[in-house]
Amino acid sequence: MPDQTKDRIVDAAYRTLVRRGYHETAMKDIAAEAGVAPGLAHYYFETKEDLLVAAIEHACEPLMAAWEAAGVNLSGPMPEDADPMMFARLGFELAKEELKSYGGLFLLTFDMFGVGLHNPKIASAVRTFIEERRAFVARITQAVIAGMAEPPLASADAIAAAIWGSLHGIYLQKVMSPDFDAEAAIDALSEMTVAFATRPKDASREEG
Amino acid sequence: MPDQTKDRIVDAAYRTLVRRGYHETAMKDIAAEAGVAPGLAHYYFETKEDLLVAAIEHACEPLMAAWEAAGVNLSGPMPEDADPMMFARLGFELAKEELKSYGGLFLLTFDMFGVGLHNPKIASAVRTFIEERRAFVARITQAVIAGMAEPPLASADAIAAAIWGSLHGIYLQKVMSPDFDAEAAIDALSEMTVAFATRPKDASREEG
DNA sequence: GATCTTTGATTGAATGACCAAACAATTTGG
DNA sequence: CCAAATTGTTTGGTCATTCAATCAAAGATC
Repeated sequence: MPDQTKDRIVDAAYRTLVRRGYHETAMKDIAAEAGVAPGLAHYYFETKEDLLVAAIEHACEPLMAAWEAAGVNLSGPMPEDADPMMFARLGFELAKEELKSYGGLFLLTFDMFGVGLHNPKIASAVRTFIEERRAFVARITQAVIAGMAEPPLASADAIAAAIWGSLHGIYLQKVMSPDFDAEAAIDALSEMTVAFATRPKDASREEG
Repeated sequence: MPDQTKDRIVDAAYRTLVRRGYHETAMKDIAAEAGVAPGLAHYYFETKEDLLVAAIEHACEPLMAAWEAAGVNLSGPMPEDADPMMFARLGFELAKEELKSYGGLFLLTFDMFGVGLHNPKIASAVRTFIEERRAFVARITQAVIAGMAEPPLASADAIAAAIWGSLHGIYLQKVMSPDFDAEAAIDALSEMTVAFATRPKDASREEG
């Protein structure tokens, strides 16, 4: 029962935080949603910050599982034999799916980003969150670059930062304006990056 | 004196909100920073939300002026005769400058985004903020597309959403991690978009 | 097997602090 | 003299966290 209770609190925290936002939800709201006394939330989680981080980490699990199910190893290296461009295209497709299925998680994540701007504990969680995902994009980017006829001037890390940033920015626009066509924006990003990665060798243009 | 006082409050609000964040600064903090009684802030601004919006709008003015000074008309159409690619490159350069000179403004803007996730009045301000900037990028994009040998499948709006999103995402990474190399990321974005815009006509690749 | 003991889980009320907004009173300037 | 500007307090409510007290169940002791 104790483990179940902790999970019930985390689930309740996720639902309540998504619905009302971090600063607008009280600990007792979460406890009430979990059907539990206010003090018990603090028995399992020292602070509200810890509960926010736990709720996001818990909610990320099915999303991570979806990537693994699609054959993508999130933390390991790229498979040597596979076509890296295929991973890039797959990544953009999965990004579109995520937005449809995990809108609440994105909302909560952006809330966490906002809190992290002036809260050291959350800021550290945000940095880890960003770095993990950017590193993942960078691994794909690195593999793609290795196969390019005309390698880019920019480093894989810089390109990955721009690509992850674009996805984040597109997600934000979607969260703020549900009518925004995020799929079209991701398709545009995909078109640009794929065209860049497959451009023929032709040094007749300057850059830099 | 009355107008001066209002400005003093807005300036104080900007400084205090940047330093401590929206939820962590009290009206009386802003009033104290402005050297004014707590009630006076509410005399000029009905709510804290209004003060946040006013502080950001006020802080954006010099930034807008910098764009105008660089010869860019923010709300009007592109000049017919000029090279649109030049505007695109200039835009990326100015974006890099902004990040160096207006870091506090970006921080406050992101704070506003966070608040806007669950606050209708701020949400409306955020949508306006995003749409204005995305529309500006879209105008440049539209002009660039008109000169492309191989026009893109994606619409100018979708491409603009991806590009503005990328800039936003890069700014976020910089705000959260001051060691992050935002200039390299913007250069990477610039390299990708410029290469895409200047690619030769060659329909030997599929895209979908 | 019956009673005592310990431990962790859980409760709900109390604490101590904070704050946005409202307001009545005072001052200033024209 | 009046209206706008300004003050500083009050109001009415919020909330994270603490804490003393209960409870249930598992051991321990006899």
